[in-house]
Amino acid sequence: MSSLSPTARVILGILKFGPRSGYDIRKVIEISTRFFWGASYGQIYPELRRLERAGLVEAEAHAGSRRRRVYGLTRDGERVLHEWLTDRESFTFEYRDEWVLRLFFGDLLSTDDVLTNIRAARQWFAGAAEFFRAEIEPRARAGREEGEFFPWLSYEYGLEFLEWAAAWYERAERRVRREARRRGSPPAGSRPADRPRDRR
Amino acid sequence: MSSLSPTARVILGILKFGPRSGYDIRKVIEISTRFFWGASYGQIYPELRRLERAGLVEAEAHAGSRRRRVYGLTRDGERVLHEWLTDRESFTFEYRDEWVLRLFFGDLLSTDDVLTNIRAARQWFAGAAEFFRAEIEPRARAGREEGEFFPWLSYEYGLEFLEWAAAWYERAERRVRREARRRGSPPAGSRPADRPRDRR
DNA sequence: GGGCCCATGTAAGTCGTTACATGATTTT
DNA sequence: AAAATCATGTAACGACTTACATGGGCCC
Repeated sequence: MSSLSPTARVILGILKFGPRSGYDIRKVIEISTRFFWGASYGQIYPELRRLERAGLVEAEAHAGSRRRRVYGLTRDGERVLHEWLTDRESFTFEYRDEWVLRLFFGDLLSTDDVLTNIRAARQWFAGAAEFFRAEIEPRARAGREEGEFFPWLSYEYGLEFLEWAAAWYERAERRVRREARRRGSPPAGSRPADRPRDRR
Repeated sequence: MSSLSPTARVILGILKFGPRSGYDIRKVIEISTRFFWGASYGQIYPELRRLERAGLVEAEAHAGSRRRRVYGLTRDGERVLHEWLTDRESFTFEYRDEWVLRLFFGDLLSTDDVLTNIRAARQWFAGAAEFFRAEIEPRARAGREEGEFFPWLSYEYGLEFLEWAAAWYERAERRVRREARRRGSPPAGSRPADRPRDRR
């Protein structure tokens, strides 16, 4: 029913682990969910106030002089979070990838330009995987040792996806080279790739 | 320089294959790029007018009585398209996946609920792969036989990704079961999963 | 004192989805 | 004649990014 906004879903989940300020939430997102579920401050602060008005979170009193609003889940917040986590209806899946879009238009480019793009894509994914190993893995591993199994598992999903993509582009490079040879050597004739047809 | 909007990138690429109306463009997107680069009509028509004002596309005269504006690339449009296709700066990559977000919060759920989610995810990816084989593959294959190699290649990227994800969730199911046994059987003690700690 | 991080927010602009509106033409 | 599809668009809303603004506290 209540249909949480995208940002609300990750906020409620994080708050279930314990009270947090908007700033804390942002920090947690930046080293964990942002790779598959981002949220920027521009969203976090207004969303926290909306959730407060809706009675799903509440600001707790806090000691200390520094300005700081620490939120915790209410009973309603816990209920709504659990409903969402076990909901079988909603399954946002969005994928937007400029490397694939450029690859899709590969027939409009020279083989060399396509190969340059493919190598750039492979390097980008390999670099992202490297970043994961260096920056995300230690934190996920630490959490795991304290009993949090699933952040670790989703870290592995991310890493293995990046490695899969890098390997895919490596294979693609070989395939494109082979295809270029196939088109380049045969007795000429029928080379539709130079000037794409006008087909409607 | 000109920094094309996301929707402009796919529009210019499609128009390079020949003049199209907004409606034609939408149809092409719906069976090809929408899986990695969507664009809805709400965007296509206004964007075409923006591109026309910018001098990158122009409406051609058309025969026939039906109202219809068919656009083609101008010289400038071709130049800007080629610049984007070989640009090494821009590389939008966005991934938002509610299955992974739910998995990330798996420590907040019972093992049964987590396993149900994992099975749902696997089935969703397997179903999507099935849809790809049935609906997208024939068209991509037909294009390939007419000399368009790269739409076919990006179709394969999509299909193989979906199959990879389905297989990943199959493995994840086994891993979660094993982890649950590991936690369930030992002499009790230290079971942090029931009530997540308050760690700040 | 200066620099950095903590901390909360606002504003502007872009982007995207969805639903609605309209009407012509083709197919059944 | 009715239904489906062709075809173009608008309006409203929701979501997201980025840059800006502000100020406190901590450490060197």
